[in-house]
Amino acid sequence: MPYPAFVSEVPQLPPSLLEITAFLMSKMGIAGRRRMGDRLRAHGIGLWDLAVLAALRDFGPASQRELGARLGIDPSDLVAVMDVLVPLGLVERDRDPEDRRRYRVALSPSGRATLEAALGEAREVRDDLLAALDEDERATLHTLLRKAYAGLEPRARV
Amino acid sequence: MPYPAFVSEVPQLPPSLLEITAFLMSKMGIAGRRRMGDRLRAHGIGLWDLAVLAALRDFGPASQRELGARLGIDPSDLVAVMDVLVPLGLVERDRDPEDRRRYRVALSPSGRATLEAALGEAREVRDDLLAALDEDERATLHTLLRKAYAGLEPRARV
DNA sequence: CTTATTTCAGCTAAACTGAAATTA
DNA sequence: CTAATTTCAGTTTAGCTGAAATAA
Repeated sequence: MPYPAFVSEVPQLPPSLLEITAFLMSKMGIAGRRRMGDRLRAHGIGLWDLAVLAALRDFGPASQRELGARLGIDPSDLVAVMDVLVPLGLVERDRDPEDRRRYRVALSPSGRATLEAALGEAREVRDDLLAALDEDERATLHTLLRKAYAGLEPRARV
Repeated sequence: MPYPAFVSEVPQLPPSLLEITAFLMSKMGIAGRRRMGDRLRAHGIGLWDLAVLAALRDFGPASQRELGARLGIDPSDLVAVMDVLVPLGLVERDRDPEDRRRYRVALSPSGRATLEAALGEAREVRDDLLAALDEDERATLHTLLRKAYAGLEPRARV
């Protein structure tokens, strides 16, 4: 056998890469997105849809342009999001009577229920992703991530 | 003005989402990938290319299939990686004399130098991403991420 | 006439799928 | 013959660009 045999199925990552904090965050972030995406699919929605539902609950009704600006979604991509949320009845969409160029998008009762369910899924995903950490460690990790995120150069692409 | 005016250019994310650890990791991970990708472009390589260089240094020469298995890259995508690294002279690639189906890929001296430079970029990206954290907090964050990553279900897609 | 909002058509990059060519 | 390695061709998805249609 010319080269070391593979003893495991898991990627045995190079130590050099495991020293890179950004690499670990990226790997964990991708793992989280995949798990959340898999779970949300059962509710018929995607990650952006969840973000829109959350924004509508936290900030109230908004135009598509406002939603895009708040969430960092390109306005053209919000069309696809609405094509999911409107037929499912998770949001109500009317023309803004004061400016008929805009839609006024609002959370519906079933949208609120779906949001609650999705946030519950998010807690389960966290418990899965952070299974190796105890409660204090999870809280510390979350606090540090929030602090770091809040400190990102505000004008920079995230 | 029908809806609250936008006071900032930055996405003001919904608090509901900021409570989701996986969401924060994903956002930070994407920010890190973007910054690393931008910097590596100046060296003529991409993120996967860096991972391959690191694997070759940490584990020694390997076949493309082995590299793919270690790093979680599909073997067919390793073709494109080699199309970058070989012409740049960052790796040397010969047929394995013991099994001529395989290549034997090895780090070249200039590949090692490029790897060192890229790891230096990674440290600068970390300092940028974690600007809001002090040294102790950065170390804690890194330790927690490593522990969580190491605890991920070994057979799961990450 | 200019500007804002929504929408559409298309483009690029990343990750994956399936299969062919070569060698064992 | 079957199986492993590399390679190629094509699909999908996310995110982005540019411009048209409607309204202000």
